[in-house]
Amino acid sequence: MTRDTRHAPVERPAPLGFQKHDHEVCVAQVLAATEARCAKEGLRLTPVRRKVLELLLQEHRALGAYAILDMLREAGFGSQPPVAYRALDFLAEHGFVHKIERLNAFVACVHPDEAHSPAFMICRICDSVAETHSAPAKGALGAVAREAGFRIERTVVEAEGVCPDCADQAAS
Amino acid sequence: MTRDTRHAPVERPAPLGFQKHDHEVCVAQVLAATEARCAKEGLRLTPVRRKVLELLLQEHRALGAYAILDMLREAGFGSQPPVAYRALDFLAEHGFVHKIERLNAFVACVHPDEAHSPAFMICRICDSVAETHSAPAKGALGAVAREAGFRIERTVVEAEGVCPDCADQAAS
DNA sequence: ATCCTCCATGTGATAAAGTAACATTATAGG
DNA sequence: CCTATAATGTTACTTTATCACATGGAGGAT
Repeated sequence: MTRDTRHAPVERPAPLGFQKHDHEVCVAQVLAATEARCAKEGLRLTPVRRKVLELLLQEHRALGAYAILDMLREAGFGSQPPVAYRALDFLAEHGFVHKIERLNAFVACVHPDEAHSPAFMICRICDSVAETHSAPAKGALGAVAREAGFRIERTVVEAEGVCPDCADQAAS
Repeated sequence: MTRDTRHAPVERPAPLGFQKHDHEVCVAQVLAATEARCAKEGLRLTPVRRKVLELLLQEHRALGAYAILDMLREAGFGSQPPVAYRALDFLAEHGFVHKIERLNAFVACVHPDEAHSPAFMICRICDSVAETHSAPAKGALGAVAREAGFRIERTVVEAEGVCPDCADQAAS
């Protein structure tokens, strides 16, 4: 059993923005944007890498590496951990997916174009994840860091709580 | 081999605030404050729990659960993972230690009195960790969350970068 | 004091997450 | 076409974390 089935209290956890949207279009758009950026920067979006990104986009939630690995196996790819981790490393390195440290899991990035430091809202009930934007290095944290002589290169910002859907369910 | 020896480029990684200080006093003070709070709230700071906190305070850096476990064994406590994890769970639940998600490791809290949402600066060279304060839920992230209907209960804020000491070494 | 209950600890086993090392295959560039 | 490089496949293993169940110890009720 993998993390994604841990609570399973909702039939299909609300997607990335806790909002309804045309998912097919959404997936296609992000894939296209990703391909465009790879072409532009000479990155190789190989079959495994593309498949992993597709899976994450289609699921639209955080998946553990081993959940992804299972899906890769079904799709006929290699089924040993490094296959998944290498694809994830590549995708994460270039900002196409993000790792959710709190969950040891990965989500597809919803705007692979712009450089950004992401922040996440993670529902502790259904594990759904919404990505938003943050710039903690520019605020109080940045000031503290500068004063201490610490050079910030990257930030992890993850808010844990209860998503609207699960709050509604609890209320009813 | 445990995480704490991974790079070991510095003899003794700079302590929690990247600053020199009288460590004996510091440890004693935090321990006293912790005991006071436990007494007040009826929490049981049992031998293992106290030992784990002491170890983390003395080391003054992030330690993995298994590094702690090794030290517990040497101190004559049980040596199976649950021993360490249970003590850490207790301490973390009450804010006496914090988990550094990025490192899968734990640090003692430097101000166990006040309720607070901590933020960390993590040196990617020497793995030293400095705790500071953050309130991301009050800023832009809080606004986004409110708008989305997401209730934030807890936040993880971890800045990764290079600490002053390692920056100096690289420069020289 | 005795019993009871609850919580904490000890222990064995196992699951989940991640990495190292090396052989093999594909790809782009000369 | 050949070669250098990058990507994949696979074996084996390490590190991190949890489950399940037995044992022990502190405190309250009688």
